[in-house]
Formats: sequence, C-alpha cells, structure tokens
Amino acid sequence: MPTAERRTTGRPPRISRAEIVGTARRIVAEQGVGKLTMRGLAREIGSTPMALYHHVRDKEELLLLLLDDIAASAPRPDPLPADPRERLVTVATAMHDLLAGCPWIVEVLTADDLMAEAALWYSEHIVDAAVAAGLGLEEAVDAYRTVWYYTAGQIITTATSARRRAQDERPTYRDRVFAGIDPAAYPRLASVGARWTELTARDTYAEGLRALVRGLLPEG
Amino acid sequence: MPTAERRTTGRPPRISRAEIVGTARRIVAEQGVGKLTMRGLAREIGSTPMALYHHVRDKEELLLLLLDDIAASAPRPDPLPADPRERLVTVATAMHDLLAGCPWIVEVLTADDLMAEAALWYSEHIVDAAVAAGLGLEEAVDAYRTVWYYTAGQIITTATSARRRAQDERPTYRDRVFAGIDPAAYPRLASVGARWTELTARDTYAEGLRALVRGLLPEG
DNA sequence: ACCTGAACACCGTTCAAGT
DNA sequence: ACCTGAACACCGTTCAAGT
Repeated sequence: MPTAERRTTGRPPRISRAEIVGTARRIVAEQGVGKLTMRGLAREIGSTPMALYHHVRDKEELLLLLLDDIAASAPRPDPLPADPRERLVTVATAMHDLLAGCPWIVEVLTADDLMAEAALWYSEHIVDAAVAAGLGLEEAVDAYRTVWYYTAGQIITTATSARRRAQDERPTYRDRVFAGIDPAAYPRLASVGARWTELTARDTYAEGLRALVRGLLPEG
Repeated sequence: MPTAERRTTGRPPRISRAEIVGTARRIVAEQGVGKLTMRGLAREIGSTPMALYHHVRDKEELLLLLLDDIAASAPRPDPLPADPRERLVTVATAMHDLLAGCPWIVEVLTADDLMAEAALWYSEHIVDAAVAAGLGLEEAVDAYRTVWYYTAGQIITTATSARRRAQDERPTYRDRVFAGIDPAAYPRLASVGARWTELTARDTYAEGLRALVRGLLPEG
C-alpha cells in the first residue's frame, strides 16, 4: 500500500486521503450527501477537483472510504447480551442507529450489504447470534440478509419521508391520494383515513425487528 | 382537471401527457431510469425539453405518473387465498414482483410508501389480511409497514447488486474485504468465506417473507 | 509524484419570446 | 395555449501540460 510507505522521490503531497475523507465527512454531516461534489470538496480543501483524483479513484471510492471511516468511529454495544435473540436485536439496533445518522450510506452502498471492513462487526454478530439460537450457518446468513433488508428498507423509507416533510410545504402526493380514496374499493385504507400519516410517522423499527426475530429464530 | 376538458381556444397541443409517459416508460424499460433525462425524452418525442414542462411540473411528477401507469397495468392475483396469512404472502409477493421489474421505483419513491393511486390495492389487501388474522387496525398498518420495509430493502439491495455484477468486471469491494477477513476477529464470516457471494446471490424473498408473517401475525 | 487549467459531455430548469 | 432557443448554474471526469 503506497500511502503507508515513506516517499523518497517526487513532489511532496499538499493534500492527503485523510484530509479528503475528513472534509467530505464534514460536508456530508453539515449539508447532506447531495451537496458532496468533487468540485465543492476541492474548493473546501483549497485545491482543485483534479487533485482529488490523485488520491481517490473516483467519487464512489470516496464514498466507500467515508463509510469505513464512519463505521470505524461508531460506538459498539459492549458487553453483548448472552441470550442469542437479545444479542441479535441489540446488534441490529446498533446497526440501525448507525445508519439512521447517515441514511445516504444505504442508498449508495446497498449492493455491498454494508460490507465495508469496519462494518463487518455487525454482520459477524448477527450471524453468530443466529447460529447460537440454533440455525445452521447458511440459514444464519439468510437470517442476516432478512434483517438487513428490513433495516435498509426502514432507513431509506423514513429518511426520504423526513427529508420531504422538512423541505416541502405543499401536501405530499400521498396525502392527495389518501384524500380521494374510494371507501367501496379500499375499505381498510378509507377507515384508516387521515390517521395514516400520523401512524406511519412513528418509529416502529424495534417492534418490527422483534417480530422478525420471532419468525426467524426457533423457539428458545 | 384541465386535461379532461375540451379545449376551445388556443393552439392545439402537439404532444400529450400520455405520449410523454408512454415514451418515458419505454426508455426506462429499455435503458433504465438512469438514462431517462428530460432532454433525451424530448429528443425521442421529437420536441424540446421545455415543451415537456408544459405538460408535467417537473421530473419528479413525471416519475410519479410513470409509477401510476406501471402499477395500473400490472397483473393482480385473482382470486386471493381465503386464509389471511396466505393472502398476505400472495399480495406481498405480487407487490415484490411488480417492483422487481422496476427497482428504480423504490429508489425514487420510498417516501410515499408506494402510495400512487394504482398501488393502493396492495396496501389495502395487506392491511386487510392482517386484520383478518386478528390484528387491530393500527397494528395491521404497522405490519404493512414492516412488510414494506422488508420488500423495499430486498428490491433495492438485489437491484444494485445485479447492476454491478452485470457491468463491472473487477472484483467488488465486498470480495476484497472478504478475502482479507481475520478469522480470529470474525470467525463466523471467515467460516462462510467465499461462499458468501454465492449464498447472497440466491433469491430468498419468499422465505424471509414467511418468517416475517410468522412473527407478525398471531398463531392461526 | 503531485498538482493545475481548460475542456468534454452532460444535467434540470428558468426566462423571454414567438405563433 | 402551446412551443421554442438560448442561457444559467451546475455535474463527474479526462487530457495535456506544468513544477
């Protein structure tokens, strides 16, 4: 790895990978991923867009480095509960909390199942808890994926909802649709009516997770 | 609604909302949402970008119209199973299949919980099945959301994975991370090893959904 | 080895004007 | 009422050159 070696020739670097990642992290925290552009980042650092490409392959690699940085600095529950079901719930909740603070990670990196090095901790302990609860290794991997899907979907849905609620004054498309529901065609939705928005604004991650664990792991 | 009225004055329209949505749908089907641009769409129709803005407020509204169009033309399982659990599984699977064909919908519209008019059918029947299985109305809405999170997460994760597998030759970041796992730190993941990629490539939506239903709905 | 300026090939959207 | 051309304010990335 060249960045770890001591360079003996050539021009001394003016900016570093660490500085790039650190500044990117600050921008994302302050203004959201949408505002993270190579041009803006370079401006912030006091350099040019092209200088960045000398330290980072492309924007995607930068986001991956960012994920690793964030996951590495996130607090991890310790000690973990001895009971496997409780352990799974605790670790999944920690993963959820980490992601809730930076939902863009899910949008950007779903393909890698949160597989940055620093994020392996979560996968390891969820798979381990599933095995401890009596599942085979392959079943445990499937259980992990199910928990991941649920978590990713929750993060992405509530993040987008919150963003819209915050910036948009006009009623959402959903509100308009709900206002015009035909009770004959959709009786259940009509009976929920205006309460839908209020009901779906609550955070029910924990309850859903427990239901998932009940269905996924054999009875203790 | 102005589009339904018969116009008696002014210049006759050369392009229509229906033509815009239809062409957009074809572009998305053939080349993916990433290739759907207002400029490209106008070119395809043989018009100018600005003509589109006369029929559609902005790109987001266009995507919403597209979702409605697609949901309206999707096949719906009929008749539905009488057993509530089976009914929930059947409807959720139909929703999943619809989305699997156009994963961009999830990425774009998660905030509205698939709340286009034509998509209400799925919500209605999932909530109804949950009530029929013994849940209260509010609990049933929560159950619907849990199923939605799981479904959205599955679609988004596998869609992105598939896209990368298709276009990218070099090993994924995940593969590189897995190759360097420390068995002392992460014994479970190390013992899964190279099988991870193979295991996570399988479609386990159905199994996960059944586990979710087991945990969500009271025993029959 | 590291950084720069200029350019390429794009975006969504607004403005002012034409028919 | 509907459409147009030109422009604004951006993107990520490549290329060729400078130090």
